[in-house]
Amino acid sequence: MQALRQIEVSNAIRAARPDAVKAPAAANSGRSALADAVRLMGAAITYGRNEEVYGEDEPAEFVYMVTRGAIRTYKLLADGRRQIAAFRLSGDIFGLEVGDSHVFTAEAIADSEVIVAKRSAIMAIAARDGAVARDMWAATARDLVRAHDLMLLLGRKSAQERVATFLLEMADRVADGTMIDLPMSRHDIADYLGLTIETVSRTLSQMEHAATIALPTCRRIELRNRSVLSRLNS
Amino acid sequence: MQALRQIEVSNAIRAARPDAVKAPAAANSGRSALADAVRLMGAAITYGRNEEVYGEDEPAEFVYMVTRGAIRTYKLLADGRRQIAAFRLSGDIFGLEVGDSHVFTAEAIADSEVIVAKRSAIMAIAARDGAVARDMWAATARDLVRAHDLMLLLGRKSAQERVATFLLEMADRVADGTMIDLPMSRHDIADYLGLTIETVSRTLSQMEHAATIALPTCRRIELRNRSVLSRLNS
DNA sequence: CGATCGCTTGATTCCGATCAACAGGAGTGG
DNA sequence: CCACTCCTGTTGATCGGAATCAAGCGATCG
Repeated sequence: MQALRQIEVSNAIRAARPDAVKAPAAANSGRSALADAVRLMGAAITYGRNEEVYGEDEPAEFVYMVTRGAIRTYKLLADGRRQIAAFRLSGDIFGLEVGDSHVFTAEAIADSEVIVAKRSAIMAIAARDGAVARDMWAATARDLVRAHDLMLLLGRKSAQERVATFLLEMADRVADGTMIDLPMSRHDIADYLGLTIETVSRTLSQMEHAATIALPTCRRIELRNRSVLSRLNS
Repeated sequence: MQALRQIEVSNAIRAARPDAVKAPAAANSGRSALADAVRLMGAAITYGRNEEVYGEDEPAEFVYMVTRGAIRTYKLLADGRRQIAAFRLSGDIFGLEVGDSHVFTAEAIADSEVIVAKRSAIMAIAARDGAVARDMWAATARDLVRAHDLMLLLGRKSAQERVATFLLEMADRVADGTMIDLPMSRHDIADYLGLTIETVSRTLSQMEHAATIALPTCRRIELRNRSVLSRLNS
C-alpha cells in the first residue's frame, strides 16, 4: 500500500518533470515521525536556481522536505513588491497546508534537492498515526513562532538590527563555526528583511568597517564580534 | 471524568482570581470540535481593560477562547518597542502552544470574557479525538496565514495601504454592515501596523477628507468607499 | 469644573528609498 | 588569450515618507 503510493507519487512527478526524479539523497537526520513519513512516501526531485516549486493559490497536492540547497517562500503584491516569509534549508519541511491550496509561492534559491510526498498520503498517515499528526502541528507552530519573530523585526527594528538578527539566525542555521555561507542573494535578504538591496549592502559594509563582521566574498560572512550583533538583536 | 477536570480547572483559576469566575456566557456559535472541547472543559473568566491574561515565557498551562471583548497578543523588544501579532475577538482561540511556554504576551484590550481550559485536558482530548487534534492544527495554521499577510504588510506596504488593509480586516470581523466599532486604541492599531499613533491618526484623517471613510467618533469608523480601500489593499 | 488621557494637527528631522554610476566576476565567443 | 556582456553587488547623491518633537483639542471621569 505504501509502496504503491510511492510509485504513484513518482509517476505523477515523473509525468510532469521526467528528468528530475532521482533516488533520494542520504537521508537527513531530522528525527521526526513526519520527516520519516515524507521520506517513506516521497520521491526526490531537483530544482534549478530560481525554478518554481509551487505557486501561490495552486492546489496543495504535495508536501516537501529540503535535502539539499535552499528554498524561499514568499508573497507578492500586485505591483511586484515581495515579502519572503522564510528560507527553507536542509531538513526543513514546507508546503503543509490545512486548506487545499498553497498560501505562498516556493522557489529554489540555488540548485536544490527536495523530497516530495503526496499530501493525501501524508494526511492519511496522520489520521492513523497521532505522532505524525502532532508533528504536522508542531511544524506549523514552529513556522508561526518564526513568523512572529519576523513580524517584530519588520514592524519595529532598524536596518542595523534587522541585518544583525538575520546574521545571527543564519549563523545558527548554516554556520560552520562563525563562517556563514549564504545561499541567497542580497535581493533575497532585502525582501526577507523588508529593506532594499542598497540598504542591506550598506549595512553589511558598515559592519565590516566596524570589524563586527568580515566579508571575504559577498556570499561569505564571518562573524567577528558576536556580542555587538547580539546587542543589536535586542 | 470531564466534569471532574472542569472542577479542577475552575478551582485552579478561582484560587488565583476568586472573584472572576462566572458561568460561561451564551456559547458562541464557533462550530469546531476544539471550541466545543474548550467550552466543555473550561471556565469563564473576565479580564478588565489592560489586564494581562498571560505573559511571554510563562508556562502555557491554559488554552483560551474569547467570548466577549478583545485581546491583543504581542511581543516586546528590550526597550519597549511593541509589535502586536493579532487581535483576538469573540470566538477566537489563542494560547495554544506546542512548546511548554507562551511565545507572546496576551492582554485584554477592553473588558473581556474568556473561557479558560487546562491545556493538559485539551491535549488529552486531542490525543483521543482526531477531530480536536486537527482543529488545533487548523487554528495554528489559520494564525500562520494571518501572520504571513501581516508580514507582507509590515515589510512592504505604505502607511495608507496598511490602514486600508486594517480597516477591511476589521470590517470583515466586527462590522455591522459598513460601520466598524473599534475595540482598540490608536496606540494598539499603530503597534499592529508597525506605525506610530500620529501616522495612523493622520492617515485616517486623510481618508476622511477624501470621503473614503467617516469618523463619527474616534472609535467608530464608517466605510464610505470600499473600492478605494480595496485598491490600496492590493 | 478641572484634570487626565487619548486623539489630532503642525513643524521639523532623519532613516531608508530612490536614482545613478561604477566595480568585480562569471560566462561566452572570437 | 582577450573583449564582451550580463549580473550582482557596492557606493554616492538626493529625495521623500514616516518618525519625532511639540502644541492643542475634546471626551470622560472624579
